[in-house]
Amino acid sequence: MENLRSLFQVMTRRFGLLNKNCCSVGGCDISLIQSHILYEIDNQHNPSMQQIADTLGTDITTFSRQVQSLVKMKLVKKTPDPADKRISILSLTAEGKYIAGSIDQQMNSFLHEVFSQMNEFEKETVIRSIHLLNNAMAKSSACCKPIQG
Amino acid sequence: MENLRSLFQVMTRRFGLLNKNCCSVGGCDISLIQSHILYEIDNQHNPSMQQIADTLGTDITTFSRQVQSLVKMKLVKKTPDPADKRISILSLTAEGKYIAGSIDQQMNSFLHEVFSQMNEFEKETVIRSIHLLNNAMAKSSACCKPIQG
DNA sequence: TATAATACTTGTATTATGCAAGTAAAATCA
DNA sequence: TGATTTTACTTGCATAATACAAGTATTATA
Repeated sequence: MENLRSLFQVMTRRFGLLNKNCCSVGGCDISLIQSHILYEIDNQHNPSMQQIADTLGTDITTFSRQVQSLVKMKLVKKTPDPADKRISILSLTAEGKYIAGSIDQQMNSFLHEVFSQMNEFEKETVIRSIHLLNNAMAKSSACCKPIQG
Repeated sequence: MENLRSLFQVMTRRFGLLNKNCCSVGGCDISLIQSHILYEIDNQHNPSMQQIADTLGTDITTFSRQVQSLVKMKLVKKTPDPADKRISILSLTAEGKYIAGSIDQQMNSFLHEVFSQMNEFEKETVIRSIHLLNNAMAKSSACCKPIQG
């Protein structure tokens, strides 16, 4: 088999750059990490701080501060869990949802442009392949243990 | 079409974590960015500073300092270009090559473990798909302009 | 030959990072 | 039940990463 790593290196770097350039919405500048946090809060069900930090592989102390700045920006809300007062449940504010949705749209339109280079069969194959990959990675013991979603 | 972004978000995050945990070689701690730099220097032909910085989407000033620390660690060598004295050509030292090779091996063995979850047909499909993706991204105007490789 | 452009480097300020050590609440143990 | 441990987070601190502005030196262009 050819060098798998270089194949993935190129792909993920490109996607990373796409992500990097994609994160300002109407004057509101969002960093790459912040956009990941918004994305995860939006996609998990009533997530705690620890859950999102684990998903993103970020130290909880760093994450705590990142959330603090997102709260200051009024994009994220922290609600104490009534059942366990140690836990803070994270959610997006209306503005946070708007920003997250807007980033999602931009990313999807970029991706659609990328996919427009392919024919229907290729598109389907590629999408199915990424699903396969994600499932395989989820099962692997070598990596990705703390990651859901 | 389903939400492409979330598909890619999950995949690249997983690969990113793999990469993140993959970068220490026998006491020598290499950061994620440093491993990317080593990789690119190894894979491009007599690259200049500017070339690698562009490939990685890093500001040249940040990159300059990153290279300085890699030179201090004796992993990278800077050679002035005889034809244009402004340019520094980057190359790996013997130790740099060893480290880069070792990271490559680790990443590849992780990836092989991931791929071992699939049958032969699936493997081939996935690899072909990533090639397709990389080519499509390379052609896209939306992103990836400064990127080669 | 003067001017502009390129390839870097350095100064500085801001932000991101994570370890250590703290608090408060919940779970476990004895 | 009361003592100990574990969990979920926060804050202090030191270090590293980041990029803009301004610098130097070299090459290209007018």
